Amino acid sequence: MAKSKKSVSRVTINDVALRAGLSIATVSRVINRTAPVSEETTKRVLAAIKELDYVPHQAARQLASRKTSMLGLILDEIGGDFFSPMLRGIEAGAREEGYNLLIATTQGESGIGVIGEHNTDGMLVFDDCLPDDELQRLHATGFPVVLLYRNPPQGLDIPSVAFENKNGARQMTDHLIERCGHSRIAFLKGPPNNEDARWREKGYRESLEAHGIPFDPYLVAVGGFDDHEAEAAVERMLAEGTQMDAIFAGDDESAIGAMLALRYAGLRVPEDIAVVGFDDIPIARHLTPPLTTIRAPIESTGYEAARQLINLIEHGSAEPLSLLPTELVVRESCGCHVIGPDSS
Amino acid sequence: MAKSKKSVSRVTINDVALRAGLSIATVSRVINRTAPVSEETTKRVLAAIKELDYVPHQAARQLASRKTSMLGLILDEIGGDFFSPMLRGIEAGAREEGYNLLIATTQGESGIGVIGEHNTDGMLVFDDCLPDDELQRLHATGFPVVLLYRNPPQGLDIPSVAFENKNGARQMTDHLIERCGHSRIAFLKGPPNNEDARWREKGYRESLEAHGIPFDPYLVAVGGFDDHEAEAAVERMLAEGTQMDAIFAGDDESAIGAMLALRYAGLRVPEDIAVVGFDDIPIARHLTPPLTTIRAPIESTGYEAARQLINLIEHGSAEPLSLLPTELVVRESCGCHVIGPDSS
DNA sequence: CTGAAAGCGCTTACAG
DNA sequence: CTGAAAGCGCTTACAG
Repeated sequence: MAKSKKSVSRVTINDVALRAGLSIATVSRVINRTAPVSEETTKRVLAAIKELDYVPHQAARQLASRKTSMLGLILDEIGGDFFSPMLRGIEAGAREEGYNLLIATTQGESGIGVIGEHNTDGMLVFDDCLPDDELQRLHATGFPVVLLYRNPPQGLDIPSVAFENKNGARQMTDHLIERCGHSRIAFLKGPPNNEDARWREKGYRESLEAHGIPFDPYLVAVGGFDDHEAEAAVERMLAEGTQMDAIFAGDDESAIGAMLALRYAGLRVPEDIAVVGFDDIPIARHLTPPLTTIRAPIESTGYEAARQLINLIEHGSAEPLSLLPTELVVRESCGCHVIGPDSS
Repeated sequence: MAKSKKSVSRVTINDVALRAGLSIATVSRVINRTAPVSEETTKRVLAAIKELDYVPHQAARQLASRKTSMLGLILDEIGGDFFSPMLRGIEAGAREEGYNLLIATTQGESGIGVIGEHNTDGMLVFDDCLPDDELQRLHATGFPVVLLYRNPPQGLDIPSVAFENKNGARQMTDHLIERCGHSRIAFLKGPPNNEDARWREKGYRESLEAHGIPFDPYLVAVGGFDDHEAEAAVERMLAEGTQMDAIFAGDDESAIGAMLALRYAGLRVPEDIAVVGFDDIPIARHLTPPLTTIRAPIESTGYEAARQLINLIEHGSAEPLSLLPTELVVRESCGCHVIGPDSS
């Protein structure tokens, strides 16, 4: 076992003041630029800080200033295709403004507990990892909260950040119709109570309507944002003899399932039936054929959420709803492959 | 813009003491179970806490107890296939012992800065995101540090946690020889100065030797842990007429490149040449054919690192080197597919 | 078992 | 521009 000697007494603001021959108040002022200090004095303080290798103790600072400079992120669990890019965005947004990040997972348990007023200045709530009533209680406290990928419970004016699900689906359907020349486009819905799913379907319908294509309920099935469920759904449609020239899967996972069902049925993608998805998960480009999909701006959304939360903390206000734009990524599965920077 | 009212005065340990008709010392004692308190008193305190919805302020606690209960994680950037599982493991290990996690990215910049003695009790250093001399300085302070996937600079007894690169490669090569019946096994090395790469090659060689297969330098090329580089390398070997019945790619990325090169050359995997990788990245199972590879215990490694760091913090000692075992995942690309729980 | 008091290392009115 | 002092909300010897 490797031994580690206990660190010796920490160097404090007092040591710096002593060394510089000044008061701790002055040292604090040059560190925080919180009041004018003469150039000469500033220099002496800075020199002392460097000589002593002084770093202000966070807890003391937090206690005295009543500010933690910490943002909390609460989510159900670490992992999934969303997590990394989202965290990267949040971290960037936080760091830019001098905030640190505290992460807590609920993991099925209902409680908040580990994150709150006692250790953060505000908190980001991902998806629906918190029941409405807890959110309500939290919001009632006046504690700054921003929602990520989740609509606020009705009546509560909690700022919310997400991306353009409806427009994205609209973009994709437009593409399928206008560029690929499809008109019998099946749609694989997400889970029944899923917000994203609803908006995506709405975008699909809007596009159809805008192009004068009548909505056909036989072309819609539940893919459940799940490859197996989607596979079964497509199998069923095929068995029922549904005519279609393209399948717009509600997300990439279900697109994978759809492609599998088609392959088993001896159908080629995209020659016989095109398949497209939504999200642009990492493996989308590695599928055979590479999947045309809608890129969700996950990282930017995280970044924006951090910014909104910081606004709320520092100025008491934030945009009620921020919706970031999506991007169409044309690869091969839609049958009209165009070479371009987006395609890789 | 949504407005948020400032939170009213926080409820403190004082309020609890007042309400319970006791001293704050006693309240502190029941909260921390740090000294015996009569049952009756305990009940009163607990009741007061619940009634007032009291949560101890972390900063005050940290300041008074000289303990932050925070672990720092420093890495170059958020993302990649390692990040999520590693973080999940670390977070679990930290949470179990009542620690929170602070994450900081270096992003090319050399400094530590945001994480240190001033806001954490110890720190996990991922890979080589910190130059040797900074590590040395840190360690000299006596500040608890544990290395993740990185050997300590020579002479420094900094605990290190990683997984069994050599044994993993050995396992895989054994499998290729014993189960799949291959003997002319090419090896795609990682980058020249990469620790992991070196150990994996060592494992490959050991297996060869153990099976009495002479080492053939023509069968070894640099794949660089990169798909493009690996693709080029395999192309070259093919062009040179190198005879081989399997390619052991140093990691899954290079396995992807190898498979691509083979496909372009009109060779079938695994019928003509088997291809296997190392790491078991998420897309490995989605490749065509699904990739046989070595599963790296990323999550457990993160968990173990957190545990070691906490040991170091609380007891002043930790294992100098923890190496977690890998697992062989047989899928189809090695040509001897076996049905089993590991294969999905 | 319980309390009074010092102290953790800062920030921030309040004076000057 | 600078300093003395109070106070942030806890923990922990020290007494009793």
